This record gives sequence, structure tokens and C-alpha cells, in this order.
Amino acid sequence: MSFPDSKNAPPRITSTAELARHVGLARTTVSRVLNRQPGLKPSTIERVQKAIAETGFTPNAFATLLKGKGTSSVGICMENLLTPPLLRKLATLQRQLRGQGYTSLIEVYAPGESRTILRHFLSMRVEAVVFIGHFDAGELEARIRELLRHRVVHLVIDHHGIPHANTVTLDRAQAMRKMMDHLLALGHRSFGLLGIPLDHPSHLERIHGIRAALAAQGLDLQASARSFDAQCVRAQDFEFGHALARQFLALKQPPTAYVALNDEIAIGAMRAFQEDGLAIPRDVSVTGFNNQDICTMMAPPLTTVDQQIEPTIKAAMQVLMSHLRNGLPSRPILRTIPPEVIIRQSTGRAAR
Amino acid sequence: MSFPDSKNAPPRITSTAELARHVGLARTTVSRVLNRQPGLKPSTIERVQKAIAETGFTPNAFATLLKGKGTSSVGICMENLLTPPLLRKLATLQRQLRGQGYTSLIEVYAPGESRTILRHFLSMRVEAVVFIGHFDAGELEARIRELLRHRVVHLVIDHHGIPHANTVTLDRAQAMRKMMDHLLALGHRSFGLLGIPLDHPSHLERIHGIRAALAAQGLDLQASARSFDAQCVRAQDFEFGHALARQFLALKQPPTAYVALNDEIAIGAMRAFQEDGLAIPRDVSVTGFNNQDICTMMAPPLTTVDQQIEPTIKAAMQVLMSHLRNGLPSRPILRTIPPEVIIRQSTGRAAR
DNA sequence: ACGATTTCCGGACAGGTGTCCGCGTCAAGC
DNA sequence: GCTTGACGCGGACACCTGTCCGGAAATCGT
Repeated sequence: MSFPDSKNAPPRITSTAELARHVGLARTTVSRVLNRQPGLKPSTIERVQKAIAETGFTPNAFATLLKGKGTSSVGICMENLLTPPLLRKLATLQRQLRGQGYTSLIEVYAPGESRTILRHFLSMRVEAVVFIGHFDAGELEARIRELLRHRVVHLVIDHHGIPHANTVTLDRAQAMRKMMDHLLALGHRSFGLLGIPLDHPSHLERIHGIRAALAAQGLDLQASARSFDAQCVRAQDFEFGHALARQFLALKQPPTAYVALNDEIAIGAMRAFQEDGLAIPRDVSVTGFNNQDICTMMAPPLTTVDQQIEPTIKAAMQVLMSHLRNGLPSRPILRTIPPEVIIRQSTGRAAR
Repeated sequence: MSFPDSKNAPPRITSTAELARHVGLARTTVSRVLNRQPGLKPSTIERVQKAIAETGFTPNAFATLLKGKGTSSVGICMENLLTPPLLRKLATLQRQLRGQGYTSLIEVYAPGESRTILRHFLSMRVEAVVFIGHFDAGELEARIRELLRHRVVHLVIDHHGIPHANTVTLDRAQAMRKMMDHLLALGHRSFGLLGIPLDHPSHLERIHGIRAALAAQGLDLQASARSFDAQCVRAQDFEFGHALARQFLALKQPPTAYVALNDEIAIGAMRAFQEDGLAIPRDVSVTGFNNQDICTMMAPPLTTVDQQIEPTIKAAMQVLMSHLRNGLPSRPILRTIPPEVIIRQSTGRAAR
């Protein structure tokens, strides 16, 4: 009763054969008990189950899964395990997959190692592979081709624009469009972009949205929006935003509204403005992206874009389950999730 | 060359037998190539490897692991996937395990499901199980007993006080002791505890540290420290800290220094004090716990306790590797990690 | 006590891989 | 042309489980 010290601890049993020997039954009989097959005397069922409870026997999953066709597992490849929105997606996806009877294999991406990770997933015979986050485009495309060749269901969450890839992603153009509409309605006409370069391909979508909103008001992107990204190295986002804001403050006529790549950068900029004696939102407006918990913890609370994680994962599950049940689609699926602008107190009417 | 549309795509191959048929060799020969056995002509080796590259064949891990004794995998049971410090531990542990050739199986704890999770780990024949975070003590103890019985290496990170469990944990008593020494040296003599009840068993260790620091100055815990935990429900930590601080502000003589359970609560309290017109650290001092990124993003930056995650995981890996190589220890291992107080600008000399 | 029925045994196979071993084959050396 | 290697073939076994099936044994009813 009291291990681990006691000498008469129950024996370690690692196979149904050993368990059968232990209870004095045939291996097949034990197997029948484990799989709830009919035609067994209640007394023997109970005898086996008691032995299982005592010894804590667990059937070898490898032998079971070797035989059965479906492993009921999906591989999840994460960009990293530190960015809050990525983790919220992982957490809810993992929970929902479990609810559908699927086990998750989680691996973390490292540059150049995506092939190793995918081979691991394939050798574990996962039924689907999900990528969450942003990756090297060439690498990711190569992995998708591999998955297509192996007829394994796949899905990319967030990273947008991979050919042949089934994708669920936030509509970042629409997000920027809505945010800019909000700022334009408040009277702002000159904008500072924080961490969003005007020409970099990875942020093209956001720029499109910004340009569209400006164009609707007869404004030109180059004339009314400015970006200082080349000047500052991006290490810690908070310091990055802080440094970017100081660049803008050195201008003769700084913009009145600032749109940041993410919440941390926005908060770093807010700090820089406040240190300079400016009041938010009286003198300048600042917006973030992601709607992390810190947004409400700021003074003033940060206006930002919500990623709509629940709908995103819901759509992801729909795509996954549909493909797992009905087979691969003939053409790649693209589902864009409409974002939502969360207006708080960091944005207000333009000063002049 | 251009699938998935092309008709002459390479065939799907799922076993060495099929691969052998495909290249016109014997299955055993293919197997020998895969396992780098000697005595093969270089030309045939290359022929097989070319076929593997073309078809993307991956040997079935279940069959391999069914035969081989060691699975080189460890199960990691997480309290949740949302708390930043837990995730930093997971991320670094996972990276280091991979560096040692181990695969991680990650599962998320849910009350009452720990048994299911452990059975999954055991059926996957993991070589070790790691728990990260705080769990139901009774449940965790039962799981540890199960692991001991199965002679599976285990380790508990954070949760302290489980009998027979190998544990690596931050010395929370010492953390509170150091923090209180810092505040006492600044002249503070009356303290508010935020989220740390005076009598709750789960926070006993911290209270010990606080009491020890007070006793060294001839002060009594009950007389000089106060906690309002029962009055407020704890949902979001930030709002919780905010509400707790308001309780203290309603007192005739509020404390001058506040020690919070974690950073979020501390920040909520800071906000409440600042809204009330108090300056930090001129009028009140506030301290947090965890040293999350947000600490440096506050105005003023938050004095807090650093969890020393790198040393923690380093110690964890030492324990794990030692037990994996040399077998289980006769007595449970307990390694406590000395914390470090990070002094920033949210603490200063007592006003009166 | 006998037949009918329930219950269990034990052999067999499949699933994919790693490994061992005897044997056939082919080419090179003499 | 013969011997000697080098090399590949293919059968066999082990790992563990799930399942089928014929036969043996125990149990039950009468």
C-alpha cells in the first residue's frame, strides 16, 4: 500500500502478455477486456480491471497505432512560444482539437529546421499539420508542397500569401483601413507609422489598407504618412517604439496620429510622447495592434485592433475537420477573418 | 516537377517494402541504407537516397519505436498556456531537450484530467514527465506516485511541497525576504499585501519570508502587514490589483509599501494609486513578482522579483539528465533557485 | 448424467521496422 | 576457366496489439 519504499510493490507490467500471465488468463482474453468485447463473464472482467488498476498498466500506443490506420493526431508548428497572440491561438486550437479526439504534437520553428520538424510529423503519421505564425516564405512553401504530395491535410494560420496553401488569416488590410478611417474621422491628416515600412513586402497588406483609407479622403500615402524604420534597429519592441517616436519628435511638424505595428511598439511610443510633455490623446493619438492584456493596463488605455482569435480558430477547425472528413480540396482555401477595432482612450480629435 | 497538378507525381510510399519495390531492391537492403550499415556499394546507397529524396519517404516512427527500447521523448504537463513565465520555462526547456535529442510531448492540464494526460504519456512510453506550474496538490501527488511505481523519471517545476517528488522551484521565501529587506531599508514600516492572504496554505512560503524579514527588525506580521484578499473576487489580475488598492486607500492610515503577488496585480494597484493623486515612489512604493516585460514598460518601471528562468531550467535539465542516465535517486531531489530582486523606480524612501 | 451453452484458451495473422544469416550472383584477379 | 571476394537477396525472428476462429473446458439446465 505504501510504496515506493515497500518491498512488495506491484510488478511492472509493460505488455498484455505479462498482464495475462499475472492474472492467469490468456493474452487474448485480456485484450478483449481492454476493448470491451462481449462474451465475457463479469467476474473475469472485474479480475482483469482490478489488476490493471493495481499495476497501472498502459497498453503500448505504438503497437496500437501501428495497426490502426488513423493516429488521430495533428502536428502544430509554432513560430515561437513567446508571442502572446500566437499562444492564445495555440491554446484554443489545442483545446478544441482535444475536444474532437485529436492529440497535438507541438514543435517550435527554428530557421532551417522546418524540414526536420515536418519529417518528424510525417514519421509520426499525423493526419494534419498546422503552422501558426510567420515563417520564411520559401521554407514554408516547400513544406506545403511536401504535405500536398503526401496528401496530408494542412493549414497555415496568420502567414498569408503562400501558393497552394490553405490559409486562415486576419484581414490586415481591412484592419488598417478601419483604423485609418477612425483616425481620419477624428480629423487627423498626417500620420506616423511605427514599425510599418512603406515598401517592405512583408507589410504590403497593411500599407494597402492604409493607402485605401487615405485615397478615399483624396490623400496620398507618400505625402501624409511617414515611416522611420530604417533608422532604428528593432530588438525589444518597446524600446523600438520609443526610439521611433523620438525620431518623429525631432521633426519640425510631427504627425498628430501614430499607427504602430503592434501593442508593444505603440506603448513604447506613448511613453516617449509622455516623457516629452505631450498628452494623449489631446496632443497625439496612438494605436496598437493585437489587443493584448497590456492595452487596458495603460494610461490611457490603448486603442488597438483585436485579432478575433476565437473566430480565427473556429474557422481553422472548420477547415481542418472538413478536409479530414471529406478529403483534400481541389483548390486551396483562403479564409480571411474580419478584424475589429477596439476604440479606447489613446485616440482623440486632432489638435489643430 | 510541378505538382500538385501534374499527373506524373512521384508515388506515395509509406513503407520500406514499397520503397524497395520502387527502386528494385530488397527491403532489407533499403533498411541497411537507412541505418548506415556497412558493406554496401556506394552506387546503390546513392540510388536509394535519391528515391527517398524524390518520394519524401519517412519511416514509420511507430514501428521503429515499437522495436527500439528508448523513445527519447519526455512528456511536459503545463498548468496553462497563457501565463508568460510558464511559457518562457516551456520554451527554454523544450529547446534544451531538443538539443539533447529528446522530443517533447506537451499537454495542458485541466482539473481532473491529469490522470488521462499521464496515461497518454505512459502509453507513449516517455522516458520522463515534467510538470510546470501549480496544480491540485492531491492530484499531482497521485501522479507522482504513479510515475515512481512505473520507474519513470519525473520532475516538478514550480509547485513545491509534493511528497516524494523531485522538485525545482524558486525560493519564494527568500524572494519575499529580500524584497522586504529592501523596503525596510527604505524606511517602510507598514505594508499592504496584494493577492497574498496571511493564512492561505498555498502562499505560506511567501508569508514565511515576509515574517522573517519583519522579525529581524523586531516587527510583528499581524501588526505591520495587512491583506484584503477576502473582500475582492479575483478574475483579471489587473482589475483585482486595482480593487485591492482602493480598499487600502479607504483606510485612515494606509500602508506606505505594497507587495503584490505578481506584476499584473502590482500594476493594477499602481494605476489605482496614481488615479488617486498619489505619486510613485514619492508617496507609496509598489513591488511585483515575475519580472515580465511589462515591468519596464510602466511609468515608473516596476521593482520586482526575477524568477531566474535560465538557471531554473538549467537545474531542471541537470536533474533530468542525471536521472535518465544514472537511474532514479533513492530520495527525492529538491533544488531551490535563489531569486533576484530587480530594483527599479517604483520603490523609494518612505514618506513619513 | 447428458446435451446445450457459455466462457476461455491458444494459435494465427497483420502492421512496419531492424537485424541476423545462409545462399545466390556477378565481377575481378590469377 | 577457376577461385575469391564483394554484394545483394530473401527468409526468419522480435517488438506488441487487435481480431478471428476452432477447439477445449467449464457451467447450466433438465
